[in-house]
Amino acid sequence: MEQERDQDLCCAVTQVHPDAVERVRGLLPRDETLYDLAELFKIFGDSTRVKILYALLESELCVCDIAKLMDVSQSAVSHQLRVLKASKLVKFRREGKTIFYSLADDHVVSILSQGMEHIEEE
Amino acid sequence: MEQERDQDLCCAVTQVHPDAVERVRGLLPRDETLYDLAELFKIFGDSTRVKILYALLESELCVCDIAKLMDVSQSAVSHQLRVLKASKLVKFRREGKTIFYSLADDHVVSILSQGMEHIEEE
DNA sequence: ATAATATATGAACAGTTATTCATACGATAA
DNA sequence: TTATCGTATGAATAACTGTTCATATATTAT
Repeated sequence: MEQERDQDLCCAVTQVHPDAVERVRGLLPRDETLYDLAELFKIFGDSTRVKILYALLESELCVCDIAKLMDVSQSAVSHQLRVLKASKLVKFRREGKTIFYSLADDHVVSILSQGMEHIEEE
Repeated sequence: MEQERDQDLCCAVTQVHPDAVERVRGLLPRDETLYDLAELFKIFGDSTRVKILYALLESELCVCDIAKLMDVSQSAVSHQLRVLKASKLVKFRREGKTIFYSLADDHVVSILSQGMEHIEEE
């Protein structure tokens, strides 16, 4: 007799650990939450943005400063600041024609620190 | 007279804040470090991987368990576990044909927690 | 040996994303 | 007003990434 295809016959039913699976299923955050969490980390997953965040960690800076500092075009910086703004990771204030950006809150610092600890070890 | 193009004339030299830029430049981590950090966060920036990590946070699980739990193909899970393994975020042990995965260290938990705090606020 | 099962992996395709370029917007100064 | 400067943004392109499919590997059982 043919094995039934299509469905997830990744392994025989007998071998799996349904108790553990069920228990964990009940403990997992909602899919939407996990999706949002991934979206947040995606922001940190770009070296340009990480560098911007590290720079702002030291000092409030205008778009132009950031571009000079990083040797990246003003446009690229602006685009990335837009992303960071949308995720509420940075805030800004206007002073004439200049706009100064700074970190929005301490979670940014914590997240960066934890990540740094991981890559620095070993 | 023509303005010189090509270079980053994102803003006139007089308007920028060279003191702040220079100070921050000296304080920034090395480019390579920032790149590695972004690479790490990139791993967390995918909902499938985040979900796997959250599942492993509760219990050691085999590939098949994870696939069933998440309703994702075994192949997709395997591919992602490969990524997580490469970044030393998960470890594994073999038991016959089955391979059990678990979290590699506590940084994973810290990073996830900090991210979760950020999205839960407001 | 062969078969069956759990996992891994290469190739291909679709979807996403970061940069560049050109241009627009907004504020200040003349 | 017009000009200038700092910033923002839409479109286009190139590079990257996650899934699927097919298949390979590794372990155990017969």
